[in-house]
Amino acid sequence: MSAAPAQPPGPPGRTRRARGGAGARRPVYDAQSLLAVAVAEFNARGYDATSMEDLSRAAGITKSSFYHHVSGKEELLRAALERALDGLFGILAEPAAQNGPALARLRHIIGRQVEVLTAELPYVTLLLRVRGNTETERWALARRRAFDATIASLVAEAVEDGEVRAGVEPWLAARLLSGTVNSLVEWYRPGRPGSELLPARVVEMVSAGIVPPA
Amino acid sequence: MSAAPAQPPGPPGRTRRARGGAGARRPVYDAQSLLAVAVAEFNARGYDATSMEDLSRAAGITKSSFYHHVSGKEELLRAALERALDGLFGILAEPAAQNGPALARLRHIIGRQVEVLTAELPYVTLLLRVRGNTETERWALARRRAFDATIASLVAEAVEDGEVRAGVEPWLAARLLSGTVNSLVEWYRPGRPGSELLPARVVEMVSAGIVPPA
DNA sequence: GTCTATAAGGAGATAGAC
DNA sequence: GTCTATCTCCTTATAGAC
Repeated sequence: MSAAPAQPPGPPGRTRRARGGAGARRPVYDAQSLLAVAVAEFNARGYDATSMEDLSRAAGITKSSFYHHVSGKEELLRAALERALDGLFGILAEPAAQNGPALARLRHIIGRQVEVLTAELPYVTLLLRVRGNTETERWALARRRAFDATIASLVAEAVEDGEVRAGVEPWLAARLLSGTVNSLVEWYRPGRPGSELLPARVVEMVSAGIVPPA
Repeated sequence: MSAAPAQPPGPPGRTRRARGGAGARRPVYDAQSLLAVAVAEFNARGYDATSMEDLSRAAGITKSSFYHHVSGKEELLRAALERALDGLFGILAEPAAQNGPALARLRHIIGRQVEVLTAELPYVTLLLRVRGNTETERWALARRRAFDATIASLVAEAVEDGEVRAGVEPWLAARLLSGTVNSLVEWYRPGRPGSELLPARVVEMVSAGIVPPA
């Protein structure tokens, strides 16, 4: 925990809003919209391979105009990672994630994790691809590790309590679990019918098995 | 298949070997060793964030000397991706992957996939992080998709044959399966005791469930 | 085979006119 | 708010001496 402070490096979340109205004009230049544009580009090409020129072109303005709205490339990354991490840590703060038997809490978290992953797909996708090249990225990686560690200790607790069948190695189970859920960002695309059933289906498959025994 | 040719773009695999001897001198400058150095750097920082200067420094020579041995950055990437894909497609060519009930073939492939992943860890790691920015990357992505499609059709076949319990959606199962196995590159590190048991354990967990039902 | 020097272009970021 | 022009640095890659 001490290695993963909740506050990101750099200036804290200055979520300024362009104007009072919520109406969406076509060329949108408030911080939130430009962030969405940038994150989409980052995910398409990779953060390092995406230039500020790419971002400004995607927003429909020149690079200089783009700089009028955002303070820099890494600041965009920081805001995106913060949003993803806020979503994930929000799950752990929910009552159903804090009270009751370990196994029930674990199953709740898994389902909610699928929900957050799909709801915040671009931001979580970016988070899961961060390599640790800058201080911002290392901060995000540390927070991610803290989240995973919480899951892992919950799996271990469920095993200790006898809620999980013998023979399950908590360490391996926790890693495969995180890997399975996180792999959704590789193929999930919003708008397909049946998306609302996905969390339950994922929970079922990691529980009953993806492929049955021989 | 026509979208994923087996031969990569660019000059085909010219696996030249420096000299006859297999002895490993410390500053190693044959193509294989420099490739290993480069792939390690690519994985540590990300392909796009790694410069030729980074690679040459890791090899202990100047950038110009490095260019004397390799033809360019993308050629290194191509060779690495080719190696990873050769390993994966080699599994599909094995007799146990081609004969017998679909479920048995599937379980064999999963176990072997874990073996190849761990044996060729750096190369497969790089493969799984490719974004598609160049022709080489798009070629690798297409080959990856072809591999995944083979797994998916095998899952579907197992469902049709009644070897898998009802209610399993082949499409979702196949994607979670690939995601689970591929997630090994995020945490597996060679040299830990018990690695030889990992394939069987992974097959067991994707079969019996990672976390049991409530 | 290794080096220094350099070409040619793209990167992030800023200045300042309008 | 948006633009053109520009600064500075870093990138891939090559030339050519030793």
